Amino acid sequence: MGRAPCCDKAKVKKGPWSPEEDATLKSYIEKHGTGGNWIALPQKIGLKRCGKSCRLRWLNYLRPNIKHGGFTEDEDNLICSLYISIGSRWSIIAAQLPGRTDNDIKNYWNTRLKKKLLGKQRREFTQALRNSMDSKGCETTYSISDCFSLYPRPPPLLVGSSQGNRASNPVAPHMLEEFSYNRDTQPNNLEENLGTFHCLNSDVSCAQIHEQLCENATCSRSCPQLGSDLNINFPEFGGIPEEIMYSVPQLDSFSAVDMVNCCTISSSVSENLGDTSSTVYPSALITNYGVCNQKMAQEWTFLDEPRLLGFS
DNA sequence: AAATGCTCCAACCGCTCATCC
DNA sequence: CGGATGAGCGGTTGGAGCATT
Repeated sequence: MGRAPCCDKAKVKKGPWSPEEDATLKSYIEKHGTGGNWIALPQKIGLKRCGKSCRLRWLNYLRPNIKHGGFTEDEDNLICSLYISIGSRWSIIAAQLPGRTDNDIKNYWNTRLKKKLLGKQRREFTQALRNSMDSKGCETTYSISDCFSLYPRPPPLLVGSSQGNRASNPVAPHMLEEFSYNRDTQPNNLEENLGTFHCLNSDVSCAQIHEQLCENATCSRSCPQLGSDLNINFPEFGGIPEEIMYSVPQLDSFSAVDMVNCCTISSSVSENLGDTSSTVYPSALITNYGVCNQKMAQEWTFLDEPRLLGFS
């Protein structure tokens, strides 16, 4: 049994507010305040509205000094940097932007800012890859190091636990939720979306990685035998989905490329990455994070001693 | 001009947290 | 201490208006 509803749904009005309703609510609150009780307020002033609805209307629209639309470049930058550092905690982000409501910022991010930034980074990435294709005379096949060379920044390497001290479930629940959300919103299946990436490192069982993918995702292709290479094909690079994120329990960490920040992000077992919707990258790179660490160790300066993670 | 698709945003819903009794 | 209640938060939805076919 759930909790009792805050109001009688059959008796309250829903939908857009009329100017009369706005005026009634506004004039009452300006004169008397909310009285600390939103639930009782609509009845007190004769509005056929739910208390929660009144509260939302006041906070997001009627309250003084509210700004709507017309976000400045500075505001854009601030929202982006806060989003990257703390995720979708809109109320905290809104607190840093006077006159903006959490709802406004949330809407603005979801409808414009995210697309704007993702589109920009995606274009740059695709162009860089095309340039690389041209120079190599290769049309569809790329190695992990090919792709990583396009993003020559070292990952922050926030690797936490060692092999001997692994948590039983190294994947934080929010990562799985994020993953399933992303998967479900993809119009096509994995195979259609992924590029051609060959697992170059024969020391690693790519089949194991693939098994994890199949376990956590809808995957149309049959799993390769243990010990064989993972080889996912797709015809053109423009097919990279906007948001792909995989968390692979065999790894001690999660890693992806943040297209907004233009860097690799990673997380240890206990760390909360927050929202990762800015991450875009073919899964082979993500799931082979450990491999990449090993391959690139001589070329990058790591913040910590690189370790090959999680494969056994 | 009509049909269809897309974008945007106000508002709703359900959940968690804080407070009160 | 624990249940009831309200406030606050973030995710999601519905629909108006605009763009495209």
